[in-house]
Amino acid sequence: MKAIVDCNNFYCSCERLFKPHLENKPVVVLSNNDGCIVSRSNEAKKLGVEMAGPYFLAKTVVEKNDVAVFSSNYNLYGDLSWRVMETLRIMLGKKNVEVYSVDEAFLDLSIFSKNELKKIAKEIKDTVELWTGIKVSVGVAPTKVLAKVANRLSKKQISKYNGVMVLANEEEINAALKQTAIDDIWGIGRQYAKKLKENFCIYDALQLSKMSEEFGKIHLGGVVGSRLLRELKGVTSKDMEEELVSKKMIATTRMFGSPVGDIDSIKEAVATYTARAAEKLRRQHSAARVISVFVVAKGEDHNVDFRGATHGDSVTLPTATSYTNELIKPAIALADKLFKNGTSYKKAGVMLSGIVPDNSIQGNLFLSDTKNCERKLMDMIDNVNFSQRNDVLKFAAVGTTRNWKMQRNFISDRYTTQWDELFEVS
DNA sequence: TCTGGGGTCCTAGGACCC
DNA sequence: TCTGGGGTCCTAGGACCC
Repeated sequence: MKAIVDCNNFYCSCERLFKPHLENKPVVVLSNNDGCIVSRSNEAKKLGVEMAGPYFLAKTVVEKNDVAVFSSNYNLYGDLSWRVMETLRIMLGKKNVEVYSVDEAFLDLSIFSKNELKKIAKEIKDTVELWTGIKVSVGVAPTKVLAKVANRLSKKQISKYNGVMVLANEEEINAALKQTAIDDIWGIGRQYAKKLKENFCIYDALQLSKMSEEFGKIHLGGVVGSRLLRELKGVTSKDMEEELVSKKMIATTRMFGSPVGDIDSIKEAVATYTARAAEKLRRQHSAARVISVFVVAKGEDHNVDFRGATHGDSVTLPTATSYTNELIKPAIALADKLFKNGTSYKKAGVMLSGIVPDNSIQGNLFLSDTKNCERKLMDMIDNVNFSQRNDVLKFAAVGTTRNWKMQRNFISDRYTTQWDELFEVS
């Protein structure tokens, strides 16, 4: 049996932890640049504040109801996330915990017998809440997809299940599937939901679970779909995954605080994002061979996700590297190439791919020993910046003006990771 | 004029997730 | 007027190889 532990309204809960007077009050957290709403407390949901909706559309409701608003504070959320995950690892052993996202983890509970599950799930929930102050919901079922179904219902009917739901037999599973709309299944997004409803008159998870694997394969994205069907039928098809698999793509992209029309600022932004991406690369001990840069012009057509059409290009380097200076040069050249005079831009991004472990970089006979010195330099920069948490050391290309910097008008303190912002009790 | 039967690698794009 | 920032997997199709 598997479980999924999910932190309730995670970012909002993090903010509330240090502002207890916001308990039972509506709270929202905004995305970078204060653009969208990415987390809502239950009270805010009840007011009709939409998830992932643009903040400016919700502003009236927010102001009228005195909703507390925060810019996202990833230092704080990252640290509290680590505490939650560490609690789970202590309770169940490292190898039985798969961290799925900042606020979710799958657990392998196969060591427990079926009649212990409810008790265990409750214990997990209570311990996490006691040790970290973050409220969680726990769903338990034979497969990951079914555990997600259980988790969702445990939250939806909180007064009945109190945040813990176990689906141990067919009867319980079918009852849960029946209460789950097709759109709410993990793995069914907008496109597939529409297709299932319009073409096949399938509206709930129970109906879908009765379809064949073949149906999934044909209509829901090939092997991905057949796996989903199997999981719904209670047959494990998504296994627990090992942790610390290195990423195959690393991206740093941002909207600008306000539109940018000069090439120097664009170059600074691209250099900054490159430096950040290179840091992520070194943190997982990798090197990248391909670097891509893209920009989005202001006023350009939006796609359905409002993410904008991009103009991008990439270069493949002679050898994979993780050195910031070697990545910044081609990145800036790409930015130069993409930039059109007279256009103003609202967003830019850098992506690194062709990623390999940095101890197995294809050797190049013509490279000198100075490489080793550079590695040491990078380590040193990373160490200083990490310990200071504030980019004390930077490359010149990154610039110092940052007039393109994003907006963060409602940021809270980094209560747990920054000495001068520690939470104080008087 | 006729034109095999395998492979591999890479890229672009579409779907999904939080 | 103002709409995030990451990631994943899979498939199809083209280039190229023997």
